[in-house]
Amino acid sequence: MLRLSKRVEYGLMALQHLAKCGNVATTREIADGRQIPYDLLAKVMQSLKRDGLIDSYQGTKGGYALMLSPNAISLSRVIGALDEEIALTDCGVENADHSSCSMFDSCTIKDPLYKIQKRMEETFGSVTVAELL
Amino acid sequence: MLRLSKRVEYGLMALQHLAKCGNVATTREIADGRQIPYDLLAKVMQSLKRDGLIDSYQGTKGGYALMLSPNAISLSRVIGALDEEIALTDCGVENADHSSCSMFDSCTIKDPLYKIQKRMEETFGSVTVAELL
DNA sequence: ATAAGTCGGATTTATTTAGTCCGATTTAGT
DNA sequence: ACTAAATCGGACTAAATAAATCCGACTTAT
Repeated sequence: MLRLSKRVEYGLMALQHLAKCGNVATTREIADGRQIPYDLLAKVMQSLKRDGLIDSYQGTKGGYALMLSPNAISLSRVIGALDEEIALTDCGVENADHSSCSMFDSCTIKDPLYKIQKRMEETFGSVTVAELL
Repeated sequence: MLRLSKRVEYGLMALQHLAKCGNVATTREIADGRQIPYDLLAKVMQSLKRDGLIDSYQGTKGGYALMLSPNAISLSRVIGALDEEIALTDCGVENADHSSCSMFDSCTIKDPLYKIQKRMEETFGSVTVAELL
């Protein structure tokens, strides 16, 4: 419960690797020695690229490099780039269609839980990949 | 991601109900009108009982009642009573056997994540069912 | 006796997450 | 031109987790 997904774990490791090595690194390079499944990491890298956290270079000698300074990449941003969200409940998801919960209007626990969620968001927003170095 | 389980949601609703009504309430009574599956809630109640958060009375006219004051029941305690834990990663679980992660010693993201987890624990420890009323 | 409860194990179903597979495209080096 | 090493991206499968259900036993007020 309350676990980070493997995608986020792998994404953080990859960003950390890129921050450390300073320039271009390949998916293979990052996956090796870390026991990260190559195909899965490849997907994660594409997501990070799509969100503009990293830049990609195709072809031989290609790979990925950071586009932002490590201290400009918050954990929240990484989670968002990987299409995940910080939400304690289904109804706590931003832009959630509340019709999915028939009890939405009468629910008496969602507000306090939402407050906790907001606190969590602050925490995840204040930690950057610079802290991972 | 980072969701509370239904068990915890239901547990909080039940505790809130007991806190509000003041005395004994049955599982059926709590489940009704809230669209909580009876059998599932029954299990949750048993767990809360086992942990000493609530007291049970068997037989006709039986049911459950709070054993502690609402402000003495933290969200952390509820989560613990339901055999779940606040942990961002597998290795962040208290008393986890770190052999389950072959990368434990070389992992370079677990420490910062553990710090965030500790902050979350504080948050969940500071909110009580009194806040749900 | 009976009905309304709690108790608790076993099992099934559904959902989510993790991981795999495959073919296409890009590009540096030979 | 060819090849090898990359990124790209869709589809699929497998594994793990969470949610829900089922059933029989025990307890007790009426």
